Amino acid sequence: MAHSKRPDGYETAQANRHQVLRWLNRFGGLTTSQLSRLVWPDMSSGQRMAQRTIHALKKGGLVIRRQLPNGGSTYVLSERGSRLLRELGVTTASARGQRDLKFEKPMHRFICNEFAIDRHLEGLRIWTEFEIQRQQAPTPRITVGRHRKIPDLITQANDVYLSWVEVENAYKSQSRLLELVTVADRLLGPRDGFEIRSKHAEGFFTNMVFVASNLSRLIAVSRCFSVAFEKHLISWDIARDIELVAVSMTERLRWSGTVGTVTLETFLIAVEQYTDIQKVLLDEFPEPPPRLEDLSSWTLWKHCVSLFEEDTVEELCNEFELDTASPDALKSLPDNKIDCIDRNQMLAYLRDRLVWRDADVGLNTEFLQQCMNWYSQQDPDSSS
DNA sequence: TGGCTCTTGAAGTCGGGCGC
DNA sequence: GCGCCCGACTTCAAGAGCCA
Repeated sequence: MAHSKRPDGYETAQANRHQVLRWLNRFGGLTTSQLSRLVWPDMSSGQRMAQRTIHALKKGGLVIRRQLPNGGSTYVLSERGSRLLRELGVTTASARGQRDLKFEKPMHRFICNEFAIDRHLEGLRIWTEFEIQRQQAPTPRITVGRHRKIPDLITQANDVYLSWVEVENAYKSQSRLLELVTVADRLLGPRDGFEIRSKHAEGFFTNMVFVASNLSRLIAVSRCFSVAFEKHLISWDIARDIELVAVSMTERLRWSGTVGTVTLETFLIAVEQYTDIQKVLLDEFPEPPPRLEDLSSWTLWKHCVSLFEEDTVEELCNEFELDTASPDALKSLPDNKIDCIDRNQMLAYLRDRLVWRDADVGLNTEFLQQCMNWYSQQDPDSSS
């Protein structure tokens, strides 16, 4: 059988199908829009091509469609699709395919995947969350307490410089955030970064990236690091090697890309000038929320209790020296008991958790962008 | 609460171009 | 002529938001 120098349509389609299967194997589930960005990034009809290719693969039983809780669909490898990949020499393809794959935190997974695709399109080498979980990535052995910490995504530039990427989209307790401080110390503490030599790659971890679509999470991370710097738990120098990235993704998992990027060092310097930021904020939002000090004890307690689902009940009871009670009992605490709680303690508790959150300062993702724009417009020579 | 509109993702159809 | 890629356009369904 004679082969032409240029691939004919059939061969191109076959190559496209194989490429789609390979990406599915690496990401563990992708939508057609994600596949279009990966396989046909420069083509205006890439989305349509991805749909057509997925349709053909589904018809051939090589992929399975999975409905997402937020609407839309994602596609995973079927057993047959996985088998085909193994025949093509992809040893990482699971024998059972990805039919048992669960999408318990689709928002987190989608931000990981979309951010990974962005980095891939920027020319960086990537290891996806799915690959890291399956130990198919150059993951450093960093344990904090009894837990081994693993990143959500790993990227590498110039075949040397590795980045540990954390997607921070949900609330994390202070103790879990502190674990990330330890990771940063281990990773970025060494002068040349953390060296790794694995069968997947060799290089040096030289920076850490925190990605979130919710600004309050980035603020929580920076605050935790700020405290660690103040207590000299880690060196301030690493603040330059930590990046905060605000991204935009809708509830229906529609990706709008990166909203703003800033180093932790820049962000903390900005936070130091918090009153200036607040002044700009007040100009933008003429009706700021009331000051915590002006709220009644009853309202303060309601705010404390509203943090329940995020903090543990025990933590709250310990903080206010209350007998451990059920969440419902704490929510319906009688007024006379609320009056006995130290008001300053409630203020401190709320300041600790709220001052840096959306609720108190009216921050939102758009504001981060405003904030970054505002600071980028400042004349560096004029700042003290 | 129901109807309407808009947005978004998935999929169908058509025609031009290309290689065999 | 056939089979495929590719681009453009269209249709359909589901969800969200708005309004009477």
